Amino acid sequence: MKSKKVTFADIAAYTNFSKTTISRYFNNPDSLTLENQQKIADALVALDYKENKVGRILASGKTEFVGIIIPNLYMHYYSEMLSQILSTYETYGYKFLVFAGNAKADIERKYIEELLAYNIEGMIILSPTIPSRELASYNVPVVGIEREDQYISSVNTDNYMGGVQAAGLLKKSGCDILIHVNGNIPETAPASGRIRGFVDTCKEYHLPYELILTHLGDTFEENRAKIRKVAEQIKQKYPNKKKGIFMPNDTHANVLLNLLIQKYGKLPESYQLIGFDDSPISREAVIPTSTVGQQIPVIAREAMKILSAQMEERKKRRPALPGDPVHKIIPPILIRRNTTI
Amino acid sequence: MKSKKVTFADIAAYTNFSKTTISRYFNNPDSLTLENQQKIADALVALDYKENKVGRILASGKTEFVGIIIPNLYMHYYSEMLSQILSTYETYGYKFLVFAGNAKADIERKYIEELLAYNIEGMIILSPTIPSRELASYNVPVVGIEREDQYISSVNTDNYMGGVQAAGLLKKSGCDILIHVNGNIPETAPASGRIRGFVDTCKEYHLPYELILTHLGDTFEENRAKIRKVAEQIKQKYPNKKKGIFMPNDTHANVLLNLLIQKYGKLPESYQLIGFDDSPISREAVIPTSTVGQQIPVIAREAMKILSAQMEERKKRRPALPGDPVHKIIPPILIRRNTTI
DNA sequence: TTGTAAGCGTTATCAA
DNA sequence: TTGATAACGCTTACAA
Repeated sequence: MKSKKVTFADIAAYTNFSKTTISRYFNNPDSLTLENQQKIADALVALDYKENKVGRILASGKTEFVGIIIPNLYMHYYSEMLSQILSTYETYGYKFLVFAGNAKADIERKYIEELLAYNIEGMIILSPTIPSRELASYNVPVVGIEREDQYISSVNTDNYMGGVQAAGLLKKSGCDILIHVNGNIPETAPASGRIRGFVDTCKEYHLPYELILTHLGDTFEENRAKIRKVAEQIKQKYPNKKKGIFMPNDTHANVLLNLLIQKYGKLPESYQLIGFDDSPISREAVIPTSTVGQQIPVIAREAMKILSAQMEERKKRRPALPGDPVHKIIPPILIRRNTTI
Repeated sequence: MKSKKVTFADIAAYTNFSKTTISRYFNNPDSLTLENQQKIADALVALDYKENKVGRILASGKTEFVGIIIPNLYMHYYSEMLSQILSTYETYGYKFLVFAGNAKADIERKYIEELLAYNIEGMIILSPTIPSRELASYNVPVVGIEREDQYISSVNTDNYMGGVQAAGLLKKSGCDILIHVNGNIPETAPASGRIRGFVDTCKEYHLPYELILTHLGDTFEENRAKIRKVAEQIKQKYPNKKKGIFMPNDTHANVLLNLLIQKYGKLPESYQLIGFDDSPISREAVIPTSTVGQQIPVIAREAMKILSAQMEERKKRRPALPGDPVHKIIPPILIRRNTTI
């Protein structure tokens, strides 16, 4: 059982070719006669050869590894993104070494060191923790997704347009007052664009609006407590108005929706609700919830496209200089369900 | 910028030691004098050495890679399990190569071949696709989670006890009829234990019960349509009875809950509901839903514990024979929320 | 405590 | 079309 692994040397001995020829059989078979190709093919079967990529990596320097640093997997947005990135294996053949970073910079740095030690060819970073300037300094192709991206390539949702779409839908729904609830998002985060898009749209159409920017808590229970307060506050402030509320994501939209349903047994007509992300909860909620959908499969695909282009470039004999970071913007898709007209 | 990587040879030249001594500095520093340790430490800084694990792998055969084959990441159960497995990096130091298998045996086989080509030291398999007998034949330590496990080690939830707990809670809630809805689960799948636990409990206490075993569809929309029918059927059949319904998982429990809420504006007192998994939806539902919780962190930890033991054993000079597969059973935790008394 | 030399399984470079 | 030989970066006997 503990049989030694079969190597090129064994195949070479068996077939009376050199190791070089065996290598060529795999990398450039056309340079062998058909007859000899067959001989080797037979030997592979006879000896039950299994390829060993470690030797190849060492000799060639190409690992076909891509590192991924993702903040967590309990948020659907991230797990879905990871899933879509993994699925690009079929297209590009890169293997993924995945780390879930705990938003602690030191730990994430350690992960990156480890990835680099395995000669990864590139990285995809979803975690916002480490500044793009530092990421760029590692001298490995990097693509960021929905994070600060001044010094690295990136793919982001068009958050501004998302804000515009949300406000637009609430406007159509005939709301008297538009409200956007969100956390304290740093200016550099792409997500901050939603706020600007929302505000600009309200201003453009002279719609009364209010921004409620406050930290909504780190656990579901905190979220609920906080959102309950916010809801109460809104109710007090706009008692006889039709309220259009744009929540920062579908999870939070669902919390608000459930609070209203628990209170009124249905969604009162004076409330219009829209979330963000198109995560499953928006579809599976008591009342399927309108949302601004992020095109996660497209984002993942574009990220790998950019990354693989940069990785391929580096493999050339005379690689072009890195050049400026590429920033790709993916439009969101407005999804109308039953919490808006 | 394209500076050659610093190697042990460079450090050796710089310090006038041999490569061996440099290697020892990393692997067995105590065998050097403190003074020489310091010399080398200084050289590492001076030369800005970055470790390269590929050479080490080739020389030692130890990759510290573990392969994971997971069916998908859109089901919370899987993404949470993956997350917990990844987090064991802090404990064991193994890196994870992740593939999301599409439940297609041929594709998963290809993934396994690829993993083997990188000399992974072990595998964790969550996908039910490939028979354990075949997995065992790869001669690499394998641990399965919630899948058929005759020939491999495994960690599973005590599904039988889960069924017992669910039935027990519905009994306490004073239901006249206990109903368990589920798909057509193969006998070999650990999850089938839930059905047996449920039935045995009903029989033991002479409780009227019904099993509704039918495929619930592959998409959320199919689920909803199917569950709507099932709900209608239950309503017709037991019009004046208090019905205790045990759903196969929290997603399906939530669908049923929402159908009832949409119809009645609340959960009628003649319905008691319990799900399975303790996934976020059970907590975030309009009415927080009772459920049988799987201890995912514990399962993940145990899986890595078993796997790492087997991997370590193999590294010994005279490894013990593989021995029989280990099967670890983790008890579920009954979580009472607001859909049962 | 330190060094020498032979690998580990491929690929790359010449030469034939 | 094929082969000999030297890498690739590290570990591991065996020696000193």
